[in-house]
Formats: sequence, structure tokens, C-alpha cells
Amino acid sequence: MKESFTSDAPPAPAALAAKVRTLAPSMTRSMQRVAEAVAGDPAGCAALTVTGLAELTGTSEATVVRTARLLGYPGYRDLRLALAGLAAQQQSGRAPAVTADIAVDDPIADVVAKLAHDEQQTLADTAAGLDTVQLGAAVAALATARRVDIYGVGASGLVAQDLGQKLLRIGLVAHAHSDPHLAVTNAVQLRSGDVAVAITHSGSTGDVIEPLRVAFDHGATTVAITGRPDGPVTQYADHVLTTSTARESELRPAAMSSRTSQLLVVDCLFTCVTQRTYETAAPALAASYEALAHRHAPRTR
Amino acid sequence: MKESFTSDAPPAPAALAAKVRTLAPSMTRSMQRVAEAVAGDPAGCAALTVTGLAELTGTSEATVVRTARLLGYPGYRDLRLALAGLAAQQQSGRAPAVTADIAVDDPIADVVAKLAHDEQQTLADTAAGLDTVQLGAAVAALATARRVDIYGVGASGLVAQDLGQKLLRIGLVAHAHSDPHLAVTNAVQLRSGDVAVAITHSGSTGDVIEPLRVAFDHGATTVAITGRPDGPVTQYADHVLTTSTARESELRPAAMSSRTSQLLVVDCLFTCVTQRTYETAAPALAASYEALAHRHAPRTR
DNA sequence: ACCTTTACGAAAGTATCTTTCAGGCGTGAC
DNA sequence: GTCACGCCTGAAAGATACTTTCGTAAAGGT
Repeated sequence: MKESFTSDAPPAPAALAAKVRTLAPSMTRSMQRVAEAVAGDPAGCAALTVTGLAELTGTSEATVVRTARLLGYPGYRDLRLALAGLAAQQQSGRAPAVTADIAVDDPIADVVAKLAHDEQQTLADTAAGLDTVQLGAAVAALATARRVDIYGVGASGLVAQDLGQKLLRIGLVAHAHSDPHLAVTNAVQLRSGDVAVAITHSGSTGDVIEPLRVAFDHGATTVAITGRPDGPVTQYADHVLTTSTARESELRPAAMSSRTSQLLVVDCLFTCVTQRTYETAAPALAASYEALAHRHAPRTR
Repeated sequence: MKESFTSDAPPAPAALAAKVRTLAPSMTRSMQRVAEAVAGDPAGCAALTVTGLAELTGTSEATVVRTARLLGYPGYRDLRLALAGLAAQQQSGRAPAVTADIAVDDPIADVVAKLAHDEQQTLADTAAGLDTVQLGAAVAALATARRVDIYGVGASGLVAQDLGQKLLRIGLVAHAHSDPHLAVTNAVQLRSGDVAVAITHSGSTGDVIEPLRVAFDHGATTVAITGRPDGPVTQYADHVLTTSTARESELRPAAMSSRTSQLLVVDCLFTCVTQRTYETAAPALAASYEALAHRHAPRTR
């Protein structure tokens, strides 16, 4: 005997709750109990076997299967898959409202989600606000530079180091200075054809501005990576790359988002320079990769 | 209402593609074929039985089950449920937006967009794959640590420095070592109540593993931040925090995405520790902010 | 009150998943 | 160059979960 009221129902995608309501009247009491459980807690039911769901609803396996059939599935197995899908959808739809600041009593999972979200936002903002013309000019200068000096202190110092490491790896003569005195001392060596890069979020870090000024005065091409395109540092910068500034809070200091933003800019610089100098950069990259291989324990599959 | 959240084998909700990428290196060839099929077409695979998937990938049922296990599920049945969930999410959400690799002749604007997108993806993957239980344990250890040593070389060295700077700023006694010899020399000073953190993408960097082992042997609590949760480094790690591994290309070395991923983990550590120790951390943060104020030139608006 | 129809679950039957085991292949040692 | 070792791999046995069958019992009609 055929008992499918729903003609040739396709495996219900997400409108399961609705389907349950529609079909409820044509269900017997025990089947209603099963349908109710399924509609009420898809995630929970997806974790149960036929037997489990039968026990939970105080019915039998046969009834569960019958219910699954009535809902349009070939059997319980497929209903279960649909339930898992539904649960996942509900889960993802439930936006954790990550717009809020991180609070002192946030559970760990929320902190992770919020931090990730904020950093993603910072990246999007930075990419949107980056001036490709300025970037292109900076890349052109770097690609043909005789020598590159990079200045940054504090959190920006690490970004400077990162850029330095990267440029070295593609065969450029680059050096990141974190000691302001040495930076100035070295800046006087620069001349036309050389490039100096200053990284400062505030745009007003004296220790970074000073060497850039010296480099500028000696005829080097100067680049500033800063969150303040109107800050003092830009006075001595031929090209200004703007990083984004996210709202900060006590638990999320500005250094965090500025670092993310700066790193994206640095990555763009690096990647574009690599493109421009591909002929020499590619082998250099390969060589540096090779050089590191033996530093790792044998474990490699 | 008990919810089986995350212990040591959380049934990956949506971070499956990321998990596959993370674990792929430690898989055998046939398992990789299975993983690839699963990551490539979740919806299609969810419709297949063990036997079906085994045939599709040209392997055996046993291999399929083994792969499911490796991905963190009790068996194939559960992997299949997760796949159904993933498929539903992809369906409802916007397309996966698989961006192309960065090419040598991409215009600058494209490079920026692709880099930003890739890094955003890396962040999402990392957040999804982070084990909050492990994170919580690491945070608890750090919050009460007498002393914290951090090991990292190369690109990971900068991340280590970043973590060190941050922890110092909230009043912890933290030091990031980039010199492997000094790291080992200092590691012998550690004892119970101290914390050692090792950061290595490959999970097999001898220069980082060695000091961690020494710290471990001396009774310190050890934390590993690595992209290879099965790598040698985890032997000596009480808590393992897994970073995500993005597909890499010649113009986008692995170091780039691993750094992004590591930094997010570090930020999470820092933020959570700050929460935990708010009473002492807040004034310390304020003080370090104060200390820097005078280093900036007068604002030009 | 009797018969028909329908609901329901126990148990048998079948598909699917899991585990075990032995062959095979690559790898490293001597 | 050969051997031994270990690890991957799939075939088949074993366990579990799902489906079907069938008999009982209750409801409703005559």
C-alpha cells in the first residue's frame, strides 16, 4: 500500500518544520510525536539512531521509518542527513553578533570569533583603502633598488622585520632597523636609487621619522606605511601607503589591528615586487626554501 | 542539557576543508584521495555510502573509515552527517568563492584583492579549527605563570616576539628567544609553574623543538602553536594549538598564511589572558600606553 | 456484538558500517 | 645488492543500524 500523501516529494531541503505542520493532521499519534521531536530539535535528532529516536519518542523503529517516509525521504537514513544539514544551517544562520566589543566575561569561543572577525574587517578595510597608484610606485622603486632600509619600532618593528626577511629572500639588499640610532647612522649612506621604508601606525613616531628624513635628504626614494596619511612622517615620504585604523577597546589595543593592516600592505609590496622581478626572485625563493629543508626533522611525507 | 562540544576530537562543523588541508601531509596517498574527494564535493560525497565513496576514490572501505577517523570523527557515519551539514551551509550561503592563484601578470589591484581574500580565509579557517579547550588550558597556564619563555625562529620568530611583547605589556615575565642556543640554555631554568611556548609551522623545526623538550623535561607547562598537530613538536607539548594551512603558490609562500594564522592564535592567547588577569593587566596596559605617549611628535591635524 | 480497518511494535531480514588480518610495497640498513 | 622491517592497503569477517514483515490490538462502523 502506498502512503505518500506528498506525491513525489523531493527530499525537503530546509522547509522541514513547515512540512511537519502541513502533514501533521494526516499523521497518527505516534508519528506526530516523532515529527514533533524532529522539528523541535533537528540537531539533537540527527545524532540519534533509529532506535534512539524511537526510544526518545516512546515509539518503535518502524514508526520512525514510517514518519521519515511520510516526510518524503526514502528512509530514516536520508531524513537524518537532511536533519544534519538543517542543523548546520540553523547554526550558521545564528550570527553571534560579533559586532560587539570583546567583554571581560566573554567565553573563549566568543573571543576567538570576535578577534577573527575584527581582523577580517581590518583586512577588508585596508584592501579597500589602499592606493594602488602609490603602491605601484613604491613597488617600482623597490624592484630596482640598490639597497633598501626599513624603519619601525615597537609593534611596527616586527612588521619591518617581516618585510626585511621577505625582501632578502628574493635577493634584494634589505635591512630592517629597530635601533633608531643605528637607523639614522645608516640612513646617511643612502642615496638616489636606494629606498627607505618607514612603518609607523601613529605617523608621528620620532624614532622612525628621523631616519626617513635623513634618507629623504640624501636623495633616497622614501615610502611611508602609516595609519595617518596626514601625519608628520608623510612630509618626508615620496609614496604613502595608508593602513586602516579600527576601533580599539581596552581588550583590543590598536596595535593589534594596525599590525594586521600593516602586514597586508607589506605582503602586497612583497608579492608585487616578486612579480616585477620574477626572473631573479623565483630562483632566489626556491634557494631559500631549499636551504631550510634540512633544518627540519626527518618527518616528511 | 549536555552538549558534546569540543574535547580533543570536535566533529568539525564547517572547517572541514581547512582540516583536510591541515592533516593532508600526514595522510597516506589513498587517504589523501578520499580527503580530496570529500573536500571537493561535500554534497556529492554525503550521498554516498562507504562502499560508494571507496569505489569512487578507487580505494577500500577500510581506507574511507580510516580517513574519517583521522579527520576527527568516530566513523564514516558521522563524517557523512558533517558533510551533509557542510553541503547545506554552502548551499544556503554564498558560493565558496574559490579565488584563483595569484599570477605573475595580475594587475596590482587584483593582487591586493586576492591577498586580502586569502588572508581573510586563513583567519576564518584558523578560528574554526581552534580547539577552545586547548586554548583555555593554555590561557590558564599562562595567566598564572611565574615565567614564560617563547621559542620561534624564522618567520615564526616574529610571531614569538609579538607574543612576548604583548605578554610583557600586561605584566607577565615573558621572553621570546630567537637564538636556539640561548633558548636551550634558558629552558633549563624553567620548572613547574612556568610556561614554554613553541611556535613552528612545520612542527618539526629542531631549533624550536629542542628548547621545548628541555622545558618539558624540567616540568614546565608546554604549549605548541603549529600547523602540524601530529608533528614531532607535539610530543613535548601539554597543549597544542593548531594553525591552519592554506594552499600556497610560488607567489604566495606558506610563510604568509601561516604567519597570519599564528598571529590570530597569539592574539587569542593574549586577549584571553588579559581577561583572566584583568585586575593586574588593565593597569599594566594603561601604564605601557602612557609610557609611549611622549615618543610621538605633536599631532598635526 | 461482530467485522473491518487502521495503528503500532516485535522480530526477522538486509544494508551499511567497522574491525581484523594477511599480503604487498617501499625504505633503509648492512 | 640483498635482506629485513614497517607501514599501507584492501578483502572478508563481524557488528551495527536500518528496513521490512507480520501479528496483535484498538477504533469505528454496521
